[in-house]
Amino acid sequence: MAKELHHPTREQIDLSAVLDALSDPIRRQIVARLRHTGEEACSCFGEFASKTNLTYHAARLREAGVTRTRIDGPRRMISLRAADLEARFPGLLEAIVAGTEAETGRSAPAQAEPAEA
Amino acid sequence: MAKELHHPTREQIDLSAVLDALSDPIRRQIVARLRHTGEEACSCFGEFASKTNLTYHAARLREAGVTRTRIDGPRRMISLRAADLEARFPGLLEAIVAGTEAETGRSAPAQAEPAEA
DNA sequence: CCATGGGTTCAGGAGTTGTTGAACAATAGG
DNA sequence: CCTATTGTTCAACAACTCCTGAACCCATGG
Repeated sequence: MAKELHHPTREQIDLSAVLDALSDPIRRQIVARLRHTGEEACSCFGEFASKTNLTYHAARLREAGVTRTRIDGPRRMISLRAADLEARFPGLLEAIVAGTEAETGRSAPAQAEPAEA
Repeated sequence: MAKELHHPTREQIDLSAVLDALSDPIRRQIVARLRHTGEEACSCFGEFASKTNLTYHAARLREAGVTRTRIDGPRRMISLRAADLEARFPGLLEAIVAGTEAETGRSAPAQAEPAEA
């Protein structure tokens, strides 16, 4: 398992891949949370999807260049490549995270939409 | 053909749908061009895809709330819903258009990255 | 040694996407 | 009327997406 995981370089990060990766609500939730926590293990996102599925989504984010995955013993620690994304597509990550938090309620887990007009 | 085309209201615009719509390079090129020209007919994008295909992509953009389609005689005039997008997801459209132009070279067809500061 | 917690890999399935060609519809001009 | 321009609808297709269960690997700790 000590295989090196593939990550695109900063220059290789492709806009289509990033938008595709972030068009999925589950992946966007993961990203939004990493924004606050900095780094987390895969297992911390068990609320969003099954273990198998999480591997899939994590790979999707990693291959798009959105996250970096570091191997730490038996765990995979995931973090945001915020600086790389900001350098390549300024303002993009922030706009998407803000939009995600606005839609999901930002801190409330349920949908407590205050019924906007 | 004088059917009314469906457009989501500003509040109905969904982030997943927008990102999904803009994850396609063809649709992003259309959007990037509308950014400069304001309003154009479907046929003006014939360089990007076939007629049939253009109908598909235009519908995708429209249904996501990214563009508005106005019927003008035999033509369909497409324009960006920039204000609606900006109100809903501030900075998003600008970041994506900028990234698109950086990748496509904005005027050069090939990849001649002049390494702007 | 065996078990456990943390992740992966594989095969498969239901659904979606991007694309095409053929046929059609609607508006406008001779 | 006939024709051209502009765009739609439909059926089909290969490829991909998201998700699942079963099996597996790998590091640690009794």
